[in-house]
Amino acid sequence: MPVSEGNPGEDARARLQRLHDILRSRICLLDYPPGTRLSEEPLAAEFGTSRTPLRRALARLEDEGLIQTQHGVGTIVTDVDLAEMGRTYELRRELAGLAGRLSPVAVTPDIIARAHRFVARGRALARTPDPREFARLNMDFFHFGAALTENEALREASERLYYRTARIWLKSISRLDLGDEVRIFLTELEQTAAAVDGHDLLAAALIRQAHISMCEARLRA
Amino acid sequence: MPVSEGNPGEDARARLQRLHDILRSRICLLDYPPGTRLSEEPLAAEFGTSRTPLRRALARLEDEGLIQTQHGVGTIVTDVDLAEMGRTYELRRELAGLAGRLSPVAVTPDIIARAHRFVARGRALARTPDPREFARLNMDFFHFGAALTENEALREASERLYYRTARIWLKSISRLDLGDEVRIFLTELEQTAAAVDGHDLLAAALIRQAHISMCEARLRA
DNA sequence: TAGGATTTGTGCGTATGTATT
DNA sequence: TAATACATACGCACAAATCCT
Repeated sequence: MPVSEGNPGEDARARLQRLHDILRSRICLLDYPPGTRLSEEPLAAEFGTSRTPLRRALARLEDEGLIQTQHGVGTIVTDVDLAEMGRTYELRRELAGLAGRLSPVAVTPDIIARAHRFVARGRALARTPDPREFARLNMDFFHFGAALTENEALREASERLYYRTARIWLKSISRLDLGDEVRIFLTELEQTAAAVDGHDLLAAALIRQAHISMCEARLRA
Repeated sequence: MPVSEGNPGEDARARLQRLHDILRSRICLLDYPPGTRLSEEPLAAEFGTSRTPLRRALARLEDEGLIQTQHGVGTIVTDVDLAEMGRTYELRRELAGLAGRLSPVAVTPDIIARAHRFVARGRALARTPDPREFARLNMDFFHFGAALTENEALREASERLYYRTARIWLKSISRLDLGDEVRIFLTELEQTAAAVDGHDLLAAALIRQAHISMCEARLRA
């Protein structure tokens, strides 16, 4: 997925969003594993800008805790220690539950269709497990879940927390059994689709809450 | 509180934090009411820096939703519409409750002393009500409450939400009866101090939760 | 220990967008 | 409609900090 050229006619805000999202994805898919040094000049060259707009994107990533810059040293992708991860997972779990109670959206045929498409993607993944594809599906499914509440503040907070811990999860996948994890995740997708079929977003939220809790327990082991 | 000169020997990170916190306070204490245009050059001059570090602070404030910059127009302090405020308050209420359940700190004599100092400040305020002093006390008390959980992610999320809605509250104070509001707040301070006396941070969190809920109802009226 | 190489931080001139006359 | 004023966005050159030899 080369991004070597700029996007002519692109607004400054849109470009910031684009650079930020691309870099965040790379960090959370472990293209840039924790400890990686990101250099401003090469990145700016890749995106076809000068350092200034790139630094604006890095600034946001630093405020989100994904990188850390140090004068004279460089920009380093952060790691997350186990204790902080536990606290963050706790909060993620609670926020997932809130999504079912605070301003759930009306369930439309489109939402139901999307839920079933996730099941299809999960089944395909179960046939040929792949860590990166797993991570991508997990990320897409997170965004699907976030879209089930109309509470924008809740969505924003959940997203911040998700991206704060996503790479820890992917890093640990290699320690766990990939096939098992895929099967467990497929179960979550199927349960969620069933809940959405019944227009029951509270149930969908509780399912997610339960799986976040169990996932954190497996990571801790 | 003039901040007209730089702070020699200050780290870049420390300065960013300082500029950000000062500007955030001014926005939330309505020194810069919604709609105010902040100009980079005068602000940079006031803080004794060039525009570059100042813009770094403005970038963070924009990511937090407190200001909005538009190329060729200026940097404008945002307002919050009633609908968004309701959603944000809902979430703040829930997070306040979580603070009592997720990793509450151990209650120390220092914490108890601080709780009672808030009661004293509240009583002083009740004798001579003043909107700005009220807002300042409210802000300080928020930080006290946030410090009652060890869950850093929870603290961070709560802080973001607090500063997102704080100015709406202060703006509405003029519509409400200042004396009434001060008395209600004093009650919250006293109840909280009693809960802290009993080492019961769950109770303290529930009290806060209840008051956030009631405050939002009064604002909506 | 010293000095050079490398990296991020800063300051400023200019480009670009917007509103007003 | 065009011109002018003024704001933020950008790019570059240089300063400052750190690391390695």
